Amino acid sequence: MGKTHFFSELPDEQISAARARILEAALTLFHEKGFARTTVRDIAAQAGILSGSLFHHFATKQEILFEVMRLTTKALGRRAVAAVRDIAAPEDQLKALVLCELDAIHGEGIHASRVLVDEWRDLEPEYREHILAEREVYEEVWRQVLQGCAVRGLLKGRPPIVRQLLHGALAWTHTWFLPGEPLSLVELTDEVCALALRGEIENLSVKALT
Amino acid sequence: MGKTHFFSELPDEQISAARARILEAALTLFHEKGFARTTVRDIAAQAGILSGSLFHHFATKQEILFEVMRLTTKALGRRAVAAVRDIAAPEDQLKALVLCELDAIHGEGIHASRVLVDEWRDLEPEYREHILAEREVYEEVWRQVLQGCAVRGLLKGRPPIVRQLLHGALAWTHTWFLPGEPLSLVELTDEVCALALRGEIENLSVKALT
DNA sequence: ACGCTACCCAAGCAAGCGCTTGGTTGTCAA
DNA sequence: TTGACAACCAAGCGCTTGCTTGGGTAGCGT
Repeated sequence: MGKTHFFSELPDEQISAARARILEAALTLFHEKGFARTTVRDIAAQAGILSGSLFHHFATKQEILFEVMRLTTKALGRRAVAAVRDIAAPEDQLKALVLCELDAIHGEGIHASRVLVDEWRDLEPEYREHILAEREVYEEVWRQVLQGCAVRGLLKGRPPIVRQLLHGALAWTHTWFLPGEPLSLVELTDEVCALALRGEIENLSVKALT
Repeated sequence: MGKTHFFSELPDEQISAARARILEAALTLFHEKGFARTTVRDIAAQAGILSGSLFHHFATKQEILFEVMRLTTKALGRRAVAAVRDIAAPEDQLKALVLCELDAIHGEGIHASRVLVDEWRDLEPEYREHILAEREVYEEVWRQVLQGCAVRGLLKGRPPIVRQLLHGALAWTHTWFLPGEPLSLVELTDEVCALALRGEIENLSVKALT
């Protein structure tokens, strides 16, 4: 029985088994040590092959980083779209989105979104454009949801600024938050939304993730 | 006329001119490229010497990183203490603290606090303890101020959680915020405090920084 | 004038890096 | 059985890295 990894969320991508093993290994190591401190020998060992064999699947180490980021970004976009699709009220959509982003940070199998932040500086400029374009799917969902909250007067601030502040706050949780000690992911979601939204909010049901 | 750098905020530290030049160079480069991608030759060149000469002032490259982080952390602690010292109302203290942290990120001469976040993973474990201890000065100020807000019912959440969420939100501003386009640092401070504090808040005077 | 010390340069070492090369193996269609 | 092809290994090349070594020199107090 193989581990479930997030590449399986992208059935439209044709990824060979070997390629998937390498990407999975790279994602894990980049998350632990960062791109610069991870050697191609590390990645190969984690994938169960020798370092030279890596280059039958990827031209350069940079290309591995790029592919990890591209697939991660794509998967995140899909999750965000799915998270809000069947929800009507903007404030409930916001809750679902926050939970979606927190799950991408703390959920199983995806150390992903942290890598997108930490290793951005190590991604060579010519690759960044493509990632940014892919990222737009995700950001567009955020824009629409926050705009929906704003027009109903629910938001405590201008949408673009709230988005950036929330993004920072959520990304940083990876350094201090452990699900269940003492808060669950859903409870943390409520806490975050309480900051962003005007006045007191009741506990609303949120579309369950996974 | 020499550039003003933040080491001059720590008169109790005995730092030779050469040492200061090296630390200044290292801080700049770590901020631009990160610790791993910065070579000792880069640091030496920026400081106007050859790479071998570095090691008359520091035993290892790690020690340079450590010293940069230590001095930065110490200076930040002093700033925080000074920022709230002459302010009575907790909500005003919070504003001053937020502005203090934002200034440490976006102000002149100090690309400092970002280095403390980005390069933490590259600091070897035996050094981390010392930095964390030094960091306590800064965090204690935050704890007291947020507690002060909380007992008056001003805070929209539990103090420790609000602290972490704010810290993430503020640190992230370095990726998107440019002072004056269109918000000033003070306006951004108001926006941030509006999220953390209950209800609407009026514009309060904040102790000017620098 | 003298020696001491702090500072720096020129040169280079050992190790580790990303990546290449040439050849071996397993698989499967013809 | 054979040929083709993808996957992989064993070995190592060329380069960069952090750091060392040995020696030179300017500025100091005495």
